[in-house]
Amino acid sequence: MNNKKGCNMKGLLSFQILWLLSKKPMYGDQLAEEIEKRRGEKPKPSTIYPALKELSDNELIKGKKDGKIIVYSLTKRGVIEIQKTTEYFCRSFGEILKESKNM
Amino acid sequence: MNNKKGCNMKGLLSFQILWLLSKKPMYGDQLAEEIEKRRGEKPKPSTIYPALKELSDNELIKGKKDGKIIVYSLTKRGVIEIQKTTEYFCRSFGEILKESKNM
DNA sequence: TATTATATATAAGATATCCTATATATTTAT
DNA sequence: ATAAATATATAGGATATCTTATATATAATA
Repeated sequence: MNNKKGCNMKGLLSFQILWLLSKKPMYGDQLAEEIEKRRGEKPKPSTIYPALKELSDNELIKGKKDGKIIVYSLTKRGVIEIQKTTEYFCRSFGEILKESKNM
Repeated sequence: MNNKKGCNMKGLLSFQILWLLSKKPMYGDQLAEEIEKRRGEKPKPSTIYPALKELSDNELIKGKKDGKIIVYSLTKRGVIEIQKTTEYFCRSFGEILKESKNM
């Protein structure tokens, strides 16, 4: 039996949501599908909606209800935040991609 | 008062440790300093050592004691794991750096 | 109208990553 | 030898991100 785990890759969900919304306003399930394209796994509703609520509570995104869907986009604070966090992300992890072939 | 928080940027510590060790064997405090160069803040001992223990328990890294320091390097499993996780990382976040000026 | 599918939401639990604080062992300096 | 600095380690707590399971509201379909 193999009880050895691989390396944890959790994290940066809110950052990825913020980044995706900076490209195009989207609703929750649509965001989950965009994340699936990248990570290979679609976040569960119980992962994505609490994250959207947290970002919304912190006024980094705002939602506009349209029937059963809520379309989110960045607030002014969100625009500033995605600039700051993208810089931090590039400083922290940029070199890892720099050496990768498919860049 | 402003109770609004920014976007959380926690995560991928074990991945970053594994990546750094794939470049050069290092001991704990040395790793913390390398992470500080990138993230701007040096992880506390209580952050870095449990992470090293976890990676070690999962046989992704191995430590060699030399006096008071323990020099860590990747195991064979660790080498395979850093390849896999780097691919995942690039698929998940590569585009964010691709558009950044300083690449 | 009734059923099914879609989108959103919440509850309860696990774990990694952060914190402050404290402890121990080893090395270096006085 | 004693003190100070360095490196490692653990305890206890907070939060984001993940899980499975359940619930509710709206839209589309039979």
